[in-house]
Formats: sequence, C-alpha cells, structure tokens
Amino acid sequence: MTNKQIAGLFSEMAGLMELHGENEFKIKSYANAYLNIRKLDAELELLSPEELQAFKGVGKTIAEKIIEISQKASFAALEEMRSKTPEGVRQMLAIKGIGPKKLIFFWKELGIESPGELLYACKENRLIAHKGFGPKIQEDLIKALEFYQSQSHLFHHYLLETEIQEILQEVGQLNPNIQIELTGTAKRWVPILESLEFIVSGPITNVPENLSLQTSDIEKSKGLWKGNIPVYFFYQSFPLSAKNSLMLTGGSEEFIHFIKPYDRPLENSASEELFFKEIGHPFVPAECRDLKEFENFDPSKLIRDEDIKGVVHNHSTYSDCVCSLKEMAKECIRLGYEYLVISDHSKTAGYANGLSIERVEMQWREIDQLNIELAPFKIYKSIESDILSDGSLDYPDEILAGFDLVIASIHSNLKMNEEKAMMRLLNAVANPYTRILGHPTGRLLLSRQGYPVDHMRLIDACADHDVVIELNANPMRLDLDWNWIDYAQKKGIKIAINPDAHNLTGIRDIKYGVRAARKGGLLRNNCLNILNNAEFNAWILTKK
DNA sequence: ATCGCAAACGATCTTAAAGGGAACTTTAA
Repeated sequence: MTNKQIAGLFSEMAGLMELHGENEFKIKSYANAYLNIRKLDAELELLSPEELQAFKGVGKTIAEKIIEISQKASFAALEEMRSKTPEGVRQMLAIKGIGPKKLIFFWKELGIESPGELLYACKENRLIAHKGFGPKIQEDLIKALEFYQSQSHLFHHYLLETEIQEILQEVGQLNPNIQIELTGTAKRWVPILESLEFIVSGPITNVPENLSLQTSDIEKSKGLWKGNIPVYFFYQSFPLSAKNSLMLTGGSEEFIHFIKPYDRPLENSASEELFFKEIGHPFVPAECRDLKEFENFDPSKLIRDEDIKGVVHNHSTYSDCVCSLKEMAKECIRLGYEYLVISDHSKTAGYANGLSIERVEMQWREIDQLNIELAPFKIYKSIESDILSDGSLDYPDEILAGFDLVIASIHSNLKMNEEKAMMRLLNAVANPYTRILGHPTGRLLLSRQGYPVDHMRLIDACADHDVVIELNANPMRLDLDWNWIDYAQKKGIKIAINPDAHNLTGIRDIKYGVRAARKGGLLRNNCLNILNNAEFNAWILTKK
C-alpha cells in the first residue's frame, strides 16, 4: 500500500469516528495522521514502530495501526467502525458539500442511508421542512449527488496502472500459450477510465484468482478484476493486424475517419507501425488518437519526459510540504533537472500555512544561500498567490515585484458561477505580476467538478497578457484539461507542466502531466519548462 | 491520540463565505 492509501484509511477512520460521536481530539489525531502521512516519502510499510513514531502526528497507537495495515491492509478498529456504518453512509462521507454534521442528521434523524435516498429526499423537497435547511442547500445537494452518481463507476487511470501490469502478468503466466496486450482507453492514456480492455489470442482457461469472468461470446469475454474493475478481453489471432489493433484501440471520430480511406493497408498491414509506414504518414501514438486533426501531425515534435528541464510550482516546509527547500532541490538535482521553482502558498491560505510577508523574506534569504551552495543548480523565488475574491493577488505590489515569477491560483470560495469565476481569473491574468495561471478550473478528477470556466475567453486573455497556463501534473488535477491544449497552441500560448509537488515523490508527477500534454498534442516548443536554466532566466527577465 | 513543554499535564491549525434566519452553523481550501 502506498502512504497515500494508508493515510486514506486514517482519514476514513476520522470520518467514521465523527459520525459515531467519538472524542473530538482523538478524531483530530487520526485526521492529523492522515494529513502528515500522506506526504511522507519513506515507505511506511517497511519501518519499525520506533521509526514510525519519529514522524510528526504518529504516536504509539497510530504506529501500531500502520504495522497492522502492512499485514492486513486494514486495522481492526477501522473494520469495526465500517461494520456499524451502512455502506451508503460511508459513501456520502466523501461527497463535497456533505460534512459530518449534515450527514449525522440525514442518517440518525431522517433515516437516510445512501446517496440515492438522499437525492430522492431532496427531489421530493423533503429537506426544507427541517431547521437549518433551505432551498439553496437542497439544490446544491442535488448537484453534488448527481455529480457523485455520474462519476461513481469511473476510475483514475494512474490508480489502475499496477492493476494493468498485474493482469498482463497473471493472465500471461497462467496461460503461457495466450498472448495478451492492452488496448482501448487505457492504451490511449485517457485519464479517467470506465473499464480495462485487453486483446488476447484465445480464451483464458486458467483464470487468475483476482479475476471473475462473467460473460463470453466468440468475440470477447467480460469480467471483473478484484471485484469492482470491469475488464474486457477481445479475442484476436496474433500477430495482430493493424486493423484489429487500431480499431480496438480506437480514438476520436476524426481519427477513425482519417484511417478509414486506407482500407487495404489497414486490412493487410502486420502492425500499427507498418500501417502508418505504408500509407506514408508519421506514426500516431495511441495517446494522440483522440486528437481531431492529423494532416500536419508530427510525433517527433511532441513533448517528451526528457525535454523537461526545470521543475516549476513546488512547495516546501515554509507552507504545507514536508520537505525543506534543500531536500527538494537535491531531489531535483538527483533527477537531472537544472532548476526548481518554489511556489509556496500565499498568506490567505491559512489552512496550508501560507507565508506572511516576513516569512516570504526569510525564504528569499534561504534561497539566496542555497543558490550559492548548490550552483549551477538554481532555485527560483516564486509564490502560488491565491486569487482573492475580487481577483486581486495576495500581497502588495512591492512584495510581488520581489519574486522571480508569480503563479496565480484560485483556492478559496470555489462555489461560484461562471461570471464570478471569469471576473477573478481575468483580473488575475491581467495583473502585471502574474506569469503563470495555476490549475485553471480547480477541478479534482472524480471528486470536485471545479468552477465553471469559459476556456476560450480565458485562453484569449492569457494570450493578450502573455501569461503561461499551467498543466497541473497532479494526476488528480490534470488541469488545464488536455482538450484545450490545441486551442492554446493556436493562440500562441505556452503551457507549463507543473508537478505542484508537496513531497519528493510528488516531483515525479511530471510524467502524468507530460502524458496529458502529449494527449493534447503539445509540441515541445510550446512548453515553458523545456527551457534550460539560462533560457528560463531570460524568460523571467522579459517581465510584462 | 499526539505534542510540546516539561517531567505530569494541558492544548489541540485558520478563515471566509454562504445559507438560513435574523445570531449562528457548516463546510472547504
């Protein structure tokens, strides 16, 4: 289990304890353990109780629970809490807009035990009869519940990567005569998946323990992996022809339309690569097949992992990251990057320990020191400034002027209409100190929709004011969405692929950003952080 | 349940906005 998953169990524990009216300080300890553990880099499952207790927020009890988790993937106290809470109530714990107080009321007072029942109650107008509830809350709950239901059958691609590898391995090993290959949306690097799809050369006779096959016909079998992930196996004779491989992998209507006229080579080519060779068109990698235009497609110009030279938008112990400036810098050096842009949270982000002006200046002095010590590696002084409710940034101009670059992001007051959102965004983009617009929609995939954004107007404004747009590489965000990269490129805007790292491992999220960028067809030359240190420095000096 | 300051014990991250109902509660970042 990853630290994030272990932390998730403590967060769940805290939520359940709250529902059952446990001691609020005990609850806080579990919630706190979640906050601290999820960002740790050391692999917790390998550590001793003494080593575990050295971490902040981990005492004797939590350490014991971590040991228990490493053996059983859960802990007894959590299982007990789960067993006395209906599954539907546990699901509602994760829905934004439903906090513990409301949930206790729904469950204990109204007898509502699932998201579906709550949605029904809202639609029947049954909530507003109760004190503290009015039409607006009911309406917002309906939106939140409908969003939840629309997403509940979907999966994050990044969380299924190990599952994909396991399926390939286990089916392959148990059935040595069968060839198996990934296809479909997962092969195309679609960030959110409904199911996993594979091509196999024949029926799976030795079924892995984690797989249950449900239906089969001549063309395919359908099953469930680990009880909840839908899996399809399409039968094809190997070696695969281009037609079978390409058609099963799929892509946009435009892509299918594009390859259709090449019927004969499609039918006869022995592989995807040969097909493209035979029609005299550059190979279109699977992740790019959701694009809409292929006439001038040139894969050699697409962004690649190794093109990224600098790590932009990162946090440190000054705000809500567990690693110091030096630790972050050293990890960047180790990974072969030339520079690090530290953009901690600004002062309004109190929950994330946002920096007061004094602490900003303290950080600048430390960065100056480290830049002498670590040269030629460079740390740039930045800030992830909150975009306040009126669209202004979080410090007076003389402080903003002291940063090498300012990233502007919305973190607060996310519940707003498009008009308000655009007012804040456009104000921030027009601010002369804003160089990069951070995670433009504020979405968290499968969990938070984000505020409504008129992407075209926003991109146009960024073009007008020479503002770079972030593609936040955190796999929960991937925001700017890859679908908008094409328009941004046409407007001549640069995209920064930023990990938004809150620990050392977070830096490696860049790979998810590069994937999303390739999916959107981002050309290397339109990416900000392919610039080497000298070039990046020159870019900074071209202040608006 | 944990931490920090102190050696047994007290305190536990902030803040603003929004909704509902006329002072406060709830939620989320």
